[in-house]
Amino acid sequence: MTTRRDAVHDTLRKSEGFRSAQDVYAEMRLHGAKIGLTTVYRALQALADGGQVDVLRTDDGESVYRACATGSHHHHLVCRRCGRTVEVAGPAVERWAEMVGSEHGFTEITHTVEVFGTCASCSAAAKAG
Amino acid sequence: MTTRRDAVHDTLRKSEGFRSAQDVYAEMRLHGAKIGLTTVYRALQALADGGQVDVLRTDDGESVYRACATGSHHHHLVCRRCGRTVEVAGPAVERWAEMVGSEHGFTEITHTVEVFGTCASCSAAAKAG
DNA sequence: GCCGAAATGAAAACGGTTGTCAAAATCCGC
DNA sequence: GCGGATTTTGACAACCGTTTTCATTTCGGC
Repeated sequence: MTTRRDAVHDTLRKSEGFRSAQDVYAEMRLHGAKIGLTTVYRALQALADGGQVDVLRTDDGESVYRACATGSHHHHLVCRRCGRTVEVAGPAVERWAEMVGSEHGFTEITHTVEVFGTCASCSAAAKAG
Repeated sequence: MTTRRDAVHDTLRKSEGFRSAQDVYAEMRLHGAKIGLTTVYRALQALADGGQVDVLRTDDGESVYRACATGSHHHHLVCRRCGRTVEVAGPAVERWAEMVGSEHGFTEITHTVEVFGTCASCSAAAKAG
């Protein structure tokens, strides 16, 4: 039965950025869904396993998820103030990762890249404040 | 007083790869050090703030630390089987991160890059097994 | 030695995540 | 449709790394 899993996926699709499991759970409850936190966690894990969602860890160790239309590989540029997220492709980085890996005899290379910064509006706000 | 902090730093230096806070704590106790877990955490945070140690999050949300000779920026190539770690420099990646950030109007750009793979001996072992 | 400030550490609190287990839903053969 | 096996669900508790609390200890200056 994937009804609940689909519901979780839908909720994630409606969201713009990354959402934590607890966020997703809270939102689903708000919309009247009868679902438990446990099931949300399980659904998210299943979706992540199946490559239907991106997962990443925030600096404080929370897992955040994001619906991902295609399985295409990309990275994220995240504003450290407002959390705004931009997807960025980095073929150069992909190649670099492969290269440094194979240079050292590593195989089956994967990599995680997260770029953090302060976005234009937030840095403007910071200067103003 | 940085006595404890130095002790933590020393312990980390004696270790080869990344160690968790609890690891460091356990090891220090083994060696007879009278130190509390709280202090280890505080020391590690202070060292990380000062750039004397690298910090990264494992996939299960644990923070791991590693003594870092210089404050120079580098990344890590980690074997997903044995945990062996190689420090790699990636000027190309640094420039790429800066570029994608500024392209989108972001400032104060930082980034995290971790490359995972299976190291030569582990992949050999896998084929053998 | 004495005082205030900073550091320390034991224990409790915290928070996200995972496990437990009984109840409910679903599937299957009939 | 029906009974039983199987899977899914979710409330709750356990878990675990981390952080906070707060009383105690230590340090620096006098």
